[in-house]
Amino acid sequence: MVTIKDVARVAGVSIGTVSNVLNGKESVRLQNREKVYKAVDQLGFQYNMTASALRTKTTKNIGLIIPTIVNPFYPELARGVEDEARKAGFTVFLCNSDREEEKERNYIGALLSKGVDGIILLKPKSSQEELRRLNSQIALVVEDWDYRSDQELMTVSSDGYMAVIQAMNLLFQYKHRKIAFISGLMESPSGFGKMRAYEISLESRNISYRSEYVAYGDYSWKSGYAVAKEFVKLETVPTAILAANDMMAMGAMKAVQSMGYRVPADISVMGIDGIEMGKLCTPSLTTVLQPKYEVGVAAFRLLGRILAGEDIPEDKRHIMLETRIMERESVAYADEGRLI
Amino acid sequence: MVTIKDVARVAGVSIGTVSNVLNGKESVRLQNREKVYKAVDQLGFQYNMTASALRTKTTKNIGLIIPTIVNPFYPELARGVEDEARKAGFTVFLCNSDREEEKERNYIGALLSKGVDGIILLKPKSSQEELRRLNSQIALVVEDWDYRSDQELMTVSSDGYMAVIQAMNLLFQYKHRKIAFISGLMESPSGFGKMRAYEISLESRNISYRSEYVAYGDYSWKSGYAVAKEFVKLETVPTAILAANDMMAMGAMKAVQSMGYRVPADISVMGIDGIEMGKLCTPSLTTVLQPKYEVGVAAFRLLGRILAGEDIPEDKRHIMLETRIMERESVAYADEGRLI
DNA sequence: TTGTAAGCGTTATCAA
DNA sequence: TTGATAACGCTTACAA
Repeated sequence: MVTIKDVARVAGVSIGTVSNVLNGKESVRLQNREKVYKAVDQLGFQYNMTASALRTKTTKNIGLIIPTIVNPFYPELARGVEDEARKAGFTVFLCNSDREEEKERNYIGALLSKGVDGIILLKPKSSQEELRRLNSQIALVVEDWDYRSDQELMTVSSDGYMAVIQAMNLLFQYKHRKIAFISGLMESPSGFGKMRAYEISLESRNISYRSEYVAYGDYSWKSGYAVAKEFVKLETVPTAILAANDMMAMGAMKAVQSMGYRVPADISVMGIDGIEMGKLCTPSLTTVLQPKYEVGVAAFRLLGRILAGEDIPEDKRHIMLETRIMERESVAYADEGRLI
Repeated sequence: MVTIKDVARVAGVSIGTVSNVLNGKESVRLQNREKVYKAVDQLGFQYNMTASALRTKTTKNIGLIIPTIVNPFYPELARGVEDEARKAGFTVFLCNSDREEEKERNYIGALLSKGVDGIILLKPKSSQEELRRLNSQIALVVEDWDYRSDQELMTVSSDGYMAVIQAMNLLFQYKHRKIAFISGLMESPSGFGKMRAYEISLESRNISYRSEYVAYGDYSWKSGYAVAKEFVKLETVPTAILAANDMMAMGAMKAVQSMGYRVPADISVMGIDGIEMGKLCTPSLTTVLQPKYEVGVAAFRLLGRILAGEDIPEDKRHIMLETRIMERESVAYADEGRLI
């Protein structure tokens, strides 16, 4: 293995000088700088970050823990993290927790052992207690976490509550009043927030809440499919179905169609996320765009600032990104050509 | 920072003993073993893999370079790699090359610097020359690479050639003879193989090749969309469209529908890949299942064996996984209720 | 079975 | 501006 020692020998300078050149320090005479580069080329020297990491205690690696890779939402978000990380010279370990607390914990331990400089944790399953402890030993940014419960934690989210408000407003605009809701898991702030927003929206229009119009899925399209079938079997069939994410919405759309109803002529279906795939179903899915990629970018930027030693003022510790309606084809007026 | 030195002090043993305990060496007396574990707990000791890596020259990290995260094909494959890697105690750096040679090269360099033990490279853009050199300095497994050009390289693939043969046979079975083909990029063995298989299939049925029935996409649904529109504008509209991957097929389906034709009643559309999303379009996409996850698993297993120092015999260096037809709703008989 | 000490490839301090 | 040298936290002979 070629080390800076070899480079130093060949270049005829000290290893300190080589190290300085490699780290872009200004203090090296041009002449020596060139000698070093020449030797590097000549020897095919490969810089060893492991050694550097041991000495400097920084690996330029970060860990990114995502709940699942099955929902394209997370790869898109991960992409934002990765792109931004690369710009800053960081490499990312991508880990799937499968929404399991145990796996999440294991990965955190592994990442800590690997000496990552920071961790970005999406939709954490760990307890507040654990996260707080983790936060005290490593730079941490958490997504979809209720920052009001812990001001210390750095958080990034897109506004699930507002997303549902926007979605409901669109549905109201299209004259829907019988709106069913496929909620996600009641384990995250966004899960709760969306549910709450659904209730509030109904209230604001004086529409009474019907428990048979609410069901819970696990964010998979299959759960959306199963649950939507039940909605359609109801005595008073809803005229619109809103799902907490696009995957469930697409499942619901399939279910509605499989039961012989048309989307959106008979039943409108709407999702939340704005994944690319929503454009490919028929009809294409009307949804609320969550800035996934941007959440990833923001998460890394925040982490980067922590790593740079910046003290983030209280009011900058919690980033919330806006969502916006993305109207496509799956929502139509409630009273248009209805079979029901 | 708590080191094994501290653990040794607290446990009242030597650091060598601590190291042995931590590495599960049998040679330590039970009594000491327990003392060490107690001290580890008491001190909240975090094992430092960086130090270990420097000494042992193995990081238990691998790099996985994928062409894109936009096509769910690759996340699914990546998942196979990750799961299998985790079982073996490895962590994976996931990198997106965006199908750009430059980016791929950069990532390879970064991974090398990070001291990964091995690299899995999907759909490489690098030259054979470069890959050969890379292979000589690090454990390497390459996907979608023509192993006949270089027996040394370890390769894993799913059989694109056979996939198209199977797809064409299905279409023939459904009485199609006017079959258009959306080819992928002619840069990879699978790209070439699929094209070749299309030609051979036609030949075997004595159907003459029409150049206007062949177009090239870049694997994105948009390219499939654009290209399919041209097919539909042709004087003799094809009765079936086969795309080299599911994303393009789904785009093609959208295009066909947007031009007022029904799928599959007027035009059948078929893809290759078997991505989960194919179930969610309407009609659901008939396709050829490529064992993505299994390719990932196989790739890591092969890499793992190289890392374990096994000498892989020539005939085990090239793994090719079988594909199979996954019939869904987008292919029907050529002469059924046709408008054209 | 255990302890001691050299060394992995860098960085950083200090003196020159 | 440079060179020499002691760390960094672990593993691994080798000696005890």
